[in-house]
Amino acid sequence: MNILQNSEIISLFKEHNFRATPQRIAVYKYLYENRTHPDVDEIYNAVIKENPSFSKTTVYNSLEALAQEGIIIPVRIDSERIHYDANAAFHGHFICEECKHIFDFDITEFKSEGIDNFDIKQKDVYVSGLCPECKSKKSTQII
Amino acid sequence: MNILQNSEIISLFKEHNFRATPQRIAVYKYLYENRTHPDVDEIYNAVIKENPSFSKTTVYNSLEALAQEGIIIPVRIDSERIHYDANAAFHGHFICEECKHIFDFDITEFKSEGIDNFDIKQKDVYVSGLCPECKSKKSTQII
DNA sequence: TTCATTGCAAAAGTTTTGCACGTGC
DNA sequence: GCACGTGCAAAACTTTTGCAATGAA
Repeated sequence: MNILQNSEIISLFKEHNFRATPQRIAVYKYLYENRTHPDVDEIYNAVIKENPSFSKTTVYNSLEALAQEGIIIPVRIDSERIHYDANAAFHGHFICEECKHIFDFDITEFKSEGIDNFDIKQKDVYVSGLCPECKSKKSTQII
Repeated sequence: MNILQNSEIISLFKEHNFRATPQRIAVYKYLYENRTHPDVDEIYNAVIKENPSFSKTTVYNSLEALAQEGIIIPVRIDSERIHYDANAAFHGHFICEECKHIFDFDITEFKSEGIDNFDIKQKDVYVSGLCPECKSKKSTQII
């Protein structure tokens, strides 16, 4: 993943009338550069290394504010915790129930019936099962 | 929604090799007859009326076991709590961010790219926004 | 300067755990 | 009869809240 300049982040935040604090910049930068769909704890542990006074409350605040603005999206595929994705474009998420890795995938066709009169703001597609690696591990496993 | 006989539930559980305790029957029955996607608390408050010794732990256990068997599905559209649906067939869920009601809808076309080698066990489509009623309320609202 | 944001600590919830007791099969 | 499920209470977590201090614009 590309490295992002702080100035680019500040510009992005400005477009959204979003106050550019060092904490928010650090949170967004981490998410942008780490496309592994980290959760609050992982983000907190990463950003605290550069700024030890960073509070977890601020991570919660920053993530919520960024999500509110549509700059990032929350991924609620895992019941245990919320993951975050800096790629806000519409795409699907797959979680492997074995290794817990989250994979992105494209949705090429999608049609629904019954919510035509609804005002749609967000669509999320979550798929779960086994990733190819865990699938083959399981099939060769002797129980 | 139709009324379900206990004997039918017991048969269904037997098919899944699922021990038929009165608590599990009550939980499933409530879900089957109340298609409003209730959460743990709502289910607990409902079933406790008929059996005051019913513990919330058991509601958690029953729901998890039923979901594990694929008899019901957890709906994780609301970040605050998990809702449950007795309709385990593939369909979408819409949540209104205003009134918090969850609506079912059909998905008529769905194609994805990038997870062809994955073993898919569950697909969930969550959409959020405004339902028609709240949409019209909002548009006529004077701020 | 001003007001939104931060950081801390405490509070509020929800979900999980451990274990003795009860019960479906 | 035995393994699995239940119920209670306590523990473990995660997330939220209140508020004084800070700092971005």
